[in-house]
Amino acid sequence: MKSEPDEASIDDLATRGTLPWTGVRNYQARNFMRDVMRLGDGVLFYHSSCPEPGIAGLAEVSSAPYPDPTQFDPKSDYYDKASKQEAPRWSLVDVKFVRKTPLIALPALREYDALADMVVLRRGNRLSITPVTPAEWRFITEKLMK
DNA sequence: GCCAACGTTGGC
DNA sequence: GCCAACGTTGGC
Repeated sequence: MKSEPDEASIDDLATRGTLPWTGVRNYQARNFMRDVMRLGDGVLFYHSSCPEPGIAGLAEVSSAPYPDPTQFDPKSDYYDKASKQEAPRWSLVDVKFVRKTPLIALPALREYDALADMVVLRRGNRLSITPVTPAEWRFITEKLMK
């Protein structure tokens, strides 16, 4: 899951313990949270749009999906006037801090053959939430985060 | 700031 | 339904 550290960094998550993953306004990314993720699923916390993009820590899905409250808040940057209370358009999950890791910077991620097909690394990928295969998860957590 | 690679919008 | 124009993401 990508986050701009200016908005929510791994340190912010460590301080808060849990964060609602607000602000996703892309249907594919929403579908991952709403339809694919399960309570307890592992999360690679990725810092994007910053001086050193890369994986900065581990987290965990800590809620079932529920409507993103910011879509109904006219004062929010994420307000969606077309979304109705009775048919919310945007869902999210809560994400719980697990631990910080040494930063695995984007150029380093690109060097590993085992990660060659990782969705987040694909050319032109802009999705803020992408799936990680079990093999990719094992490779990153076991080999790189000892 | 640039630009590739999308996704969304809206006219038709 | 098509597609051009526009907006966004995100690395560099």
